[in-house]
Amino acid sequence: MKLTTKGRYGLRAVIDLAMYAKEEPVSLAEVAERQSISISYLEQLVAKLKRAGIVQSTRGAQGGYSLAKEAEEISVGEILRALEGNLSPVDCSAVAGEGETECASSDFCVTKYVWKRISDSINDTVNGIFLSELVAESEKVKHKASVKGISEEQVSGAGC
Amino acid sequence: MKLTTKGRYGLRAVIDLAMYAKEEPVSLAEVAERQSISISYLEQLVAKLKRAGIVQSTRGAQGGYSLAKEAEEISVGEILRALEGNLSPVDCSAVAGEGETECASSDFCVTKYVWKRISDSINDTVNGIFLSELVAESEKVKHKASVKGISEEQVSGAGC
DNA sequence: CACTATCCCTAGTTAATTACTAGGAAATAA
DNA sequence: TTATTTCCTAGTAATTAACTAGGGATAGTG
Repeated sequence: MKLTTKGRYGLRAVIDLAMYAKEEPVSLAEVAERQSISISYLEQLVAKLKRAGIVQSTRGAQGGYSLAKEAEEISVGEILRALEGNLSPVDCSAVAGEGETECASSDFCVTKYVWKRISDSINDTVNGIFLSELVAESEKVKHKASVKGISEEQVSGAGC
Repeated sequence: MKLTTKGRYGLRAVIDLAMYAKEEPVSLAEVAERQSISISYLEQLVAKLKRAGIVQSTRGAQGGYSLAKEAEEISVGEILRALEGNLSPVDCSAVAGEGETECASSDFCVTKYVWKRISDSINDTVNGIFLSELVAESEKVKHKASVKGISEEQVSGAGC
């Protein structure tokens, strides 16, 4: 029941864009540096986010990425599903929905109720958290740290 | 964010015991047969359940396993944590609690709030489902199937 | 008492997945 | 035209999951 680095790094990357790509797009090199993630791995994560319509890109020199919509309109659920696939604890169409293999014996399956409730609770939770909240929290933490004389670098790069 | 076969098989095994080990202990060979799980793999799962105080064993011929307490007192949360370890989406003490490596930069970590909320929602959900409910559901399904002339074998062995 | 059915324990193996790295093509601002 | 960027695919190393194998300990049964 663990998220992979895709979800963990990817969410941090989106927060980074929300914080730093407000005016102009930010290059992945910059995000990678701040978040201590390799550029080429980050490229793959961001590609998923782009396909999902969460970020947009500008090619060429001075290009980079920025959010494709307002931070208030982007839920953590969207982000994590783009990166991790569905957030269901099992691959079973009776639980996760389309695109999954249906158990042969789904009619008699009792555990599916358990998996469905877990799946729903995870999705409800992440659908109810918006990027804007994380950005606000991030600004707060950043401000507190700067008062204490802690470098912005150290704060921006923090994350599990 | 997927459960492993430990959690999936293990929960089915516990339900099986709840259904079939009411009077006398049931051997793993029997459970393995009904649930289509190899005996030796099942042994490892049941060992975890025993260590967690969920099932109890009787050694020797005519021995086997049965529940260590009433089905009403066993939550799905207990079972899954015994089999899978903590159900947190990340290994981070700020989220999952004891026994996990603390992030160096936990103070500035913003994503931990997300992981904590996911973790709590999963745990709250599974802590609120009790084995007795699954047994009741199972009995219902079994009854319905028998009316339709479907073999008990087919029903007991169902599961994602 | 021997036999057989059971739990109990550990180590090894294979397959799948994760977490990357590498390399180059296409686009675009300066 | 060149440097900087995104874009795309393939390959690889490390880790984890999902078992299999084998033997020891215990206890009821003939």
